[in-house]
Amino acid sequence: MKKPTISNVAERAGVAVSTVSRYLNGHYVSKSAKARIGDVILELGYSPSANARNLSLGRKGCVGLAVDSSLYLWFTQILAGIEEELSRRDTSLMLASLELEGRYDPHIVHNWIKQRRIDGLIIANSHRRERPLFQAAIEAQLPTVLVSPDETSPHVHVVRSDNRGGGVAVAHHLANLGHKRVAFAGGPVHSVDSKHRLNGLRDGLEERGLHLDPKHVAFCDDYTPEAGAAYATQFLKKPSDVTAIVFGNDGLALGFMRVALQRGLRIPHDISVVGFDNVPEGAFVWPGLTTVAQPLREMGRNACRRLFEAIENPTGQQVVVFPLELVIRESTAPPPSA
Amino acid sequence: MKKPTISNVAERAGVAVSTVSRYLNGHYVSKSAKARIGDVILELGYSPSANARNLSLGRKGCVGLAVDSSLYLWFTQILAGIEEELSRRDTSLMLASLELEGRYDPHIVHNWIKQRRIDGLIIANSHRRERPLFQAAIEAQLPTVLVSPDETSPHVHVVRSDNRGGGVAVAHHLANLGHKRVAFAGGPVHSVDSKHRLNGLRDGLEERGLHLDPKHVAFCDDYTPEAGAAYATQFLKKPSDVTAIVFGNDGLALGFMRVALQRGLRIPHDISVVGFDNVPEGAFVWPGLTTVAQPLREMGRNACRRLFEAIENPTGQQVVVFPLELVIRESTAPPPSA
DNA sequence: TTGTATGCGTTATCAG
DNA sequence: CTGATAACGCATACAA
Repeated sequence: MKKPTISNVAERAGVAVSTVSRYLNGHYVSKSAKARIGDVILELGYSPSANARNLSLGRKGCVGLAVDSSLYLWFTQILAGIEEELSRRDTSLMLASLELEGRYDPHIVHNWIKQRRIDGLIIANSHRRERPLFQAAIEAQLPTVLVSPDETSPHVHVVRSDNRGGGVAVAHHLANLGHKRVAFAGGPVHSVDSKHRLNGLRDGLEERGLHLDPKHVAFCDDYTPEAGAAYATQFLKKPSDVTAIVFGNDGLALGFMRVALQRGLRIPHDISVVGFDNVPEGAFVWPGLTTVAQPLREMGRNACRRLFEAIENPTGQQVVVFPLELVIRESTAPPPSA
Repeated sequence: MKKPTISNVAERAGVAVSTVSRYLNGHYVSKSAKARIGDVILELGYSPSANARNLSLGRKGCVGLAVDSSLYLWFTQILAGIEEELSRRDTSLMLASLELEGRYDPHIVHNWIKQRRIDGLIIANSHRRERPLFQAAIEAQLPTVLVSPDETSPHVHVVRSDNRGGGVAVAHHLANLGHKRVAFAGGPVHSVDSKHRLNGLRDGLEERGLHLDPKHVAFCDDYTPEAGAAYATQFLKKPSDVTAIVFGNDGLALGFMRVALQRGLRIPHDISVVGFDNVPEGAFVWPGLTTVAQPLREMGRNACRRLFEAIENPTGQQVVVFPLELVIRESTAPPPSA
């Protein structure tokens, strides 16, 4: 009833286990032995134990993926990219959320590292609080790649996107539409992504002779729709002359839109809204959300490929920056005055 | 530079490896030895290799989670529940999507089973095509639990929700509002979930003396917003007298709403819309989507707990059915005539 | 080309 | 209470 092992196969085929092992790994085996072993394997329905194989090989056969919360909208896209790349290799994916049930708890990932359960680690969207995590990884000589990190280290690889360029693109888009007074509502103040996006937006506006009033710059508690909704109620309390709002990500923008529409604001007629990331949800709400697309899937694949390179051939830090692309939908239009 | 092993610890502490092993597993060790070993472990920064441990124990230390696509809206909630439950145990989660890059390919999960990489398997939202998968699992004596499956088998555990009851609740809600002519647009025809929801809806309406016209029952290609949008364009082509549409899930409903709003239809003024699942997105669109909530997180946790019970103590099939709860938001209101 | 012996890092059995 | 020693299932020098 128990699963057959390599020695069962060897015995039944009348050869040594090492011969079967060679057969399995494509080394030299005589024609005749090859045939016999193949038959027995089929007959017994044998297939090697990944665990034992990895132990012997000194590898783990797994890479780890850590993320703040697997519920984050943009994460699923990154995940899909990683899965695609992984499906071609003999390596499995272990997943862990750092924040479950409301509290931050990285113990699972720390265990991965300490118990050497993984050959490499990907941290998606890592923040300052993840620093001890990748420090532990570095110390354990565990190849690591960070996706869109707030902080980094010379010993880890990084995959990020050209947030500043994206901000510039948004600025030009809005300027082309005729907007003069735009606002920015980012994620948490310490978020580097938001900072870069804001910088790009500001610079892009300046290029067009426009000025981003510091009074019109705000930061939300986090990147969730709820935070965007909170910003909206705040924003709508007092009359404002801004004609467009750029948000730090799509989640915030969507949260804002809900509340704004609920209060009777017309988007984009009364006010234009722009997000970042191009999560799928932005495409199936009405009005569709104009946003800046990160090639999330491709970034996930790249992170994974880079990780394998680092595993096979440890080397210095590499940083790859992906270009962003403006996706124009229905949430932006010329300002009311125009 | 290499990580310390148990024998390094034993040597340095002047004891046998077996003593260290006992120490690690909480078996009897003398005070003095305990102290010495503890010191050495700290000093060396030792921690046991999960891989070797599992090999020796004959377990894998991993459970597998397979899903059609990790991009599905409702899946992230299930995942969160599973992760919560798993974080309390010394077991990791391996994840795989069955459908990547547009084509169905379960080879990863089959490999998990054949290579005995996992102690148990959870298949989320399994369809007919997943049957070979859990058949393989059954054959390999691998404890398996299915979440909201279309098909099942007496050898696997099942976690599902009371879809029929949810349908009845929707029917009563709409009847209370005064709707007479409602339509139903489900997922794929073979989806058991949709079938049960439809049955509940029909029965619930009958209870109130209302009739669900077969002409007003349709099935979409899949459960995506795109399919909902396609249904909407079809639906809007010709004038209709239905005052409420119930969709097989939230994705379809959201897709419909986008197109309907785009075409100038007012929701819920002109037509009421109801979904199923209560995905987060339904709460942050405007109008908010009235839906039937599955306790997805709790279902995920339960699936995980059930899996561990099955691993520790293999037994016959168990089916647990979760109650559904109507979540009323802004997409439903009395019909125009009222 | 094939078999023997040894190692991978732990746990468990069984004497002492 | 503790220390050898045999598993766990496979890979790989090395010798034949």
